[in-house]
Amino acid sequence: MNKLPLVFYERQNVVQIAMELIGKIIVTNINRQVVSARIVETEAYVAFTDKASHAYNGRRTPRNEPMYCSAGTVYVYICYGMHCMLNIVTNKIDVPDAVLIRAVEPIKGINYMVQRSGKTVTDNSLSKGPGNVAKVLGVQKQHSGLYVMDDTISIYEDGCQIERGLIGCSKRIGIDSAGEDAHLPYRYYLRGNKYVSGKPVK
DNA sequence: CCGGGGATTATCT
DNA sequence: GATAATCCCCGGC
Repeated sequence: MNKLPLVFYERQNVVQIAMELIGKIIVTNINRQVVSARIVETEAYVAFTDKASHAYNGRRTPRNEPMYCSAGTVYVYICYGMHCMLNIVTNKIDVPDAVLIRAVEPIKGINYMVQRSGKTVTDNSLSKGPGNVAKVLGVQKQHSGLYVMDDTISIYEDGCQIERGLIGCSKRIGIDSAGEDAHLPYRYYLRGNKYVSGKPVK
């Protein structure tokens, strides 16, 4: 299993990168607990023009500073005061493109994930939804600014090629306040996967 | 099964 | 002081 090369993240089409991240493996090594999971749902946030992005119109604050760093930087922020969101920054320095990881399918270290989630039963709600993803992977605000080519949070490909027809596309979730940009088809997911958030596919 | 609303706090204005 | 890229529980059907 090989790490995705830096050039994967350095490309300029963040929407395509979001689609290609479906099926890849994310690995975290936090507090000496190694867990891995397959990415089954992502969303793209496009630099400057995207009203749903924290960096809309070039907005730059201490919180979103990692979005302006080089490709492969990890951006974590807190939403609704209690949930962490895990993003991977793409494109070149000073171009704040990012991909939000919305759902994963556990592979290794499921016992750690269950422990972190505080749940007593293992079901498909374990790692469904961006808040839960960060929670079970052990990712917190303090990890914002890390680099995906390092070993704390990293992404691999295992040669498993997802058929194009198995990748679904829709508008993004939970960003109704972004006006017309809320309808952009920037969300990608693995069709039929039970860990994908939102309503079941019709 | 589905929809409504409360929880809870970092961040920005 | 208002807002937010969410989650979970509960009540109704």
